[in-house]
Amino acid sequence: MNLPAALNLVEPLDRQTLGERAYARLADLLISGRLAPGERLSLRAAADVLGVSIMPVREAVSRLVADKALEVTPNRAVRVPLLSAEQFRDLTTVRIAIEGHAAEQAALHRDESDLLSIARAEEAMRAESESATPDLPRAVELNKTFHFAVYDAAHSPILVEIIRALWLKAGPVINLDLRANPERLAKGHAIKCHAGVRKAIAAGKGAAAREGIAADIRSAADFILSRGGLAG
Amino acid sequence: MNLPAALNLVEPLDRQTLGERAYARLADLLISGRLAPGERLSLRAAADVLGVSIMPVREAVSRLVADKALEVTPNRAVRVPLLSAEQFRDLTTVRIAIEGHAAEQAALHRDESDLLSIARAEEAMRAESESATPDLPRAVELNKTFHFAVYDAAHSPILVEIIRALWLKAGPVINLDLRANPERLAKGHAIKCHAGVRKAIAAGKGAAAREGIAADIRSAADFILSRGGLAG
DNA sequence: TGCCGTGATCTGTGATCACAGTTAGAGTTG
DNA sequence: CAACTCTAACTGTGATCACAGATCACGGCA
Repeated sequence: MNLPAALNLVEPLDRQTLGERAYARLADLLISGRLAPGERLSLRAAADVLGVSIMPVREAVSRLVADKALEVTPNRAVRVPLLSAEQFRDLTTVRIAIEGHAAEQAALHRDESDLLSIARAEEAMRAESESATPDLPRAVELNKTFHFAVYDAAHSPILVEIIRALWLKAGPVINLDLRANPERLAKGHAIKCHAGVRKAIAAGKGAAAREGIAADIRSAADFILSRGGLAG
Repeated sequence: MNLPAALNLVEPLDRQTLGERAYARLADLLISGRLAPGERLSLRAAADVLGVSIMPVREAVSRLVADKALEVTPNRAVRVPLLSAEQFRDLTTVRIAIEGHAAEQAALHRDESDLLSIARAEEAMRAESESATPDLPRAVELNKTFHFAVYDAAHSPILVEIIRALWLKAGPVINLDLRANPERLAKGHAIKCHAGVRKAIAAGKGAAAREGIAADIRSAADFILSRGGLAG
């Protein structure tokens, strides 16, 4: 194998399949709440929008169905699941346990670069939400960035993957609601939680980090539940 | 809607798609370790064996790939992932945290029928593993039954689903190894752990239940790691 | 003898077609 | 005017075909 030296620099170009790209697009729609619970999704319509045949969409949807981020009803219709209050409570409980655990691990295993990205993410989100004209979709995105900066600091790819799947389920409920009630952002509860989490992780205080994340999740969930818009 | 009364009894027959059945079959192969890490799986070959076209297999495989229970290599080959020692340690750590948590919740929320199925599952596995001629595949199955009897008692469908996904990843490593080393079963460490877990759950001692499950998982994982057969 | 090009055969991916079941709406009937 | 019926369009599922890329064995060249 004596190659021209220049070839040692080329990285293998990422051959992302259309199915993967379709998955990424749909997952983003769900996680950011642009697909509402109960909303139906036609394979062919989605394929038209994405400019591909239905095959890549089928693959993407079957993945999301496996994650229970979408469901196909007995009548053969794909839609975003409608969570009952009980299911939403279960989801919230599990999120508090697992994301709280991840935050605790982050406090124990973070390195300097983790602290940096967490601090940057927190700062970016605070700036956006304290802005005179907050951009809601951007705030949602920044919130996600902050949370995953924390979870990434646990250095457990499997844990992060599990949490991503949880967000896929919670996204439609949480973020759809946030869009309908932007005033909640201004109250700044999330901002305070985030600041607390950042400090706890920087100080290596696992229990405090866990509590901070738990409070953040719980407060958003309580707000949703209090509005009572969930399916029976 | 005036139906003959008899029709009120018929349950909607489960219109299980071929894709779902293919998924169930493949998932079972993985969880019980009959598919070895690194082993390749051809869509067309699998379709032939299952007696269907490749379409249902494609759906099943794309789900399993989404769960990271299978992977498709850059060379377009589907195979069971080869875990590095580090990845396996990560998986084990996460399993201890999450399955331990589930056991703790089970101790707090179990009802009488949960205790019954846990006791039955424990008894069945002990009988099998203390038998003069233990049936290994059956022991693997009974071990799974016991663990999920415990996790079901937490009454959190989402948690159970997450754990099922973890077993999909761990199954090939753990159970393949168990098949190669049946003498480990005879040592009865798992049996002792299970008895402890059952008692802890019956007594409502969450911490003890967590520790019991953790010990069970850790001991199996340590054994695997000590044999050093994992990929670099 | 050792190496490299070459082609047959395999891989997963994507498109297209066929089908049964559902849904929505127009048309008809009471 | 309401309720029912029927049809036309649409649903996901499955099969089949087409294709680019990878693998591997065979054969020719050095």
